[in-house]
Amino acid sequence: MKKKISLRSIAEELNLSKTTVSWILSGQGLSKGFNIDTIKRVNDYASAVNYRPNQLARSLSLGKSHSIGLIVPYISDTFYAQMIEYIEQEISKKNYFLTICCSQGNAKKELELIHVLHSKQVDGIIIAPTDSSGAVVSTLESFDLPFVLIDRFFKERKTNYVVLNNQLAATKLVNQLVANHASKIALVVSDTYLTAIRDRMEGYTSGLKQAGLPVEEKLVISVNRATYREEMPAQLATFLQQQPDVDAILFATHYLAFAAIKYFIQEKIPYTSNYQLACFHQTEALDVLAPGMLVAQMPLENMCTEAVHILMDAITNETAEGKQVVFEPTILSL
Amino acid sequence: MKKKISLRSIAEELNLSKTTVSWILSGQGLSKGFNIDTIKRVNDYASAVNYRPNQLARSLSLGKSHSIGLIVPYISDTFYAQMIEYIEQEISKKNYFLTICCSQGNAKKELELIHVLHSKQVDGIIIAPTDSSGAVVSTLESFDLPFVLIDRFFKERKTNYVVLNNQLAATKLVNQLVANHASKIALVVSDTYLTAIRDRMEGYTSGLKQAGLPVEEKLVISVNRATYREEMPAQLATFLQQQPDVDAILFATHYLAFAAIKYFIQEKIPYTSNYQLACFHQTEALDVLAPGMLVAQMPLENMCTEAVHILMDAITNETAEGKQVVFEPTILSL
DNA sequence: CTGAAAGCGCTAACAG
DNA sequence: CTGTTAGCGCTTTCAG
Repeated sequence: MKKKISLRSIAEELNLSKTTVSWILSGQGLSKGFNIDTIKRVNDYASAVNYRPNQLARSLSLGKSHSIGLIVPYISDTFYAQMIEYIEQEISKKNYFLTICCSQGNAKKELELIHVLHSKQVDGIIIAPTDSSGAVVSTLESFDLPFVLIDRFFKERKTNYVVLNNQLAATKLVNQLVANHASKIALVVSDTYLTAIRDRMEGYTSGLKQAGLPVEEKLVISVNRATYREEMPAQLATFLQQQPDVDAILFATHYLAFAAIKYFIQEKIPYTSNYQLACFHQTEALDVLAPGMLVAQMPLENMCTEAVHILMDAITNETAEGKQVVFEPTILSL
Repeated sequence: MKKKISLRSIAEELNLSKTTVSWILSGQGLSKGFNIDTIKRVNDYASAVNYRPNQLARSLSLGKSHSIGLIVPYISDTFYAQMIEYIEQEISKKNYFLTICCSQGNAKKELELIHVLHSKQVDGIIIAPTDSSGAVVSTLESFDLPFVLIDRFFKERKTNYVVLNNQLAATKLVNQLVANHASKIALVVSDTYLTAIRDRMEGYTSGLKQAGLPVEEKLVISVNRATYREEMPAQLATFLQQQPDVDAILFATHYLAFAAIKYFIQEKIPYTSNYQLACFHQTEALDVLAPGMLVAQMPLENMCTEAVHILMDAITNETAEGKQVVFEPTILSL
């Protein structure tokens, strides 16, 4: 009843050789000059029994799997969830498949994932690296497997990457805050080991300098990504008590902004009037929670399609040069 | 320099046969009674060159890929994003891998995805089906590939599934609203072709009946999932104008609730005092936006681990019976 | 204790 | 126009 249907079984059924069937089903029937009847016979039979080649065998034979690996730190972070969706849409247009992995912000797990993806013979990898040592890049290079970094990268290394100009974005945000008459701007960050975050910090600093404002360590709140939900209220409370004249707050990420606003609401602090707020990456929740907030918007969809294109290029065209794309941020007011 | 390292290359290097190396590396060295030195030699060499077997070849040979397919309608919906993360966590514990696909709410694409996953030789599939015809199930059964439905299912068919008791949940919500003195309860739904939504509608109806309240068609607002963001404001506006004495609103999904609240805020409608609100599935945004809202919480993490267990069972134990798990909702007040 | 050889399902030179 | 054959990299039976 449920007999496996394979190239061989088709060939036997039709009294042809595997080769013939293979050629025809891969569309090379005409160019190889097969008998039109044979072609039709094979095609008809194949679609009648709904034949699909075993992709494992096919990939093994061809040496390419038509699948690409994607590694992100967290899947359920809306930012990465959107990223995944955009990438999967772009990639599926090219009939590629995505094997999605989640490093959970753990550099060791991430490295292991790279090894596994490699052993699964993915044709390429897109990764938003959690690792900050560069081990990820070295490993990937040693595999000589095409890859592109997205959202996070290593400045010194001439790999493929697609990122946001985080420094400029932060500076622009500060500029705008200052233009709106902010005079004491706090910064809330997490994961300070990430280049992306460091850049935002630097952008903040240079924004302050441009405005002639003092750069003070005590204006920076640093929390742990792993525990920010719990930490945020206490940290914010003591901070705002110690710095009562802060009139603007810049959040390095959307989830930090969200957590802070949650705290403000719980404490009934009129945050929209007390502070000028600014953050990175627009989300639906912030849209409604923080009207007037300044947002450095990244062109995520463009970044994703660009990343896919670069990867595809590197896959097809072995000798493709490392390509670095830096997107400029758009500043918008919610 | 970058010579491919394979079983064969190791064997040649060590002057052993592929077989020997294979046995040893798969951990059967001792039980097969290999020379302890040989074992050590092989293991040491393999880890020195960081050997990883080609999983494609391995899978082809073994007839199982150690990967399972996951199909969800949308990846960036927080609900499914969380689902994916939970499933990926559970599955990675068992050293399985996830191939995630996104049907985009398109039944045709979904069916195609099933075919592709099958041809990729996944060992099993977890799916939150978009299809309502049952074609998905029939196809899956014809492949005789283990699968489990999650979140959405087909009542009549005795497949594996893990779902929420949606009807009961809706009834409980209505009960609670009534207990809080609601007397005219509106219902907002989308995707009414889905069993899950239908069940929620029925639960709503029976809740009303239990309370002796009239069941009126005009109290039901139905929008399109594809366009709800645009539709919601207008629909809600005319509805509330026509039904000014509505004192409670039940949303069939978290995103509908969110969209409505967004509208309320924009229009400066004091929704928390004007209406009693209720919806399905807790989200971070609703937590802060709608204090006091009633939520039917699904034990998503449990559902996911359960789904994985059932699937694993079906994979290992060919003859496993269809297993149906219905989780009871918890009603909580934000 | 170790190796030869067949096979997983498909592709693609090379013959004829 | 069609078939033979080797091979992708690994597992596993069977023989020695």
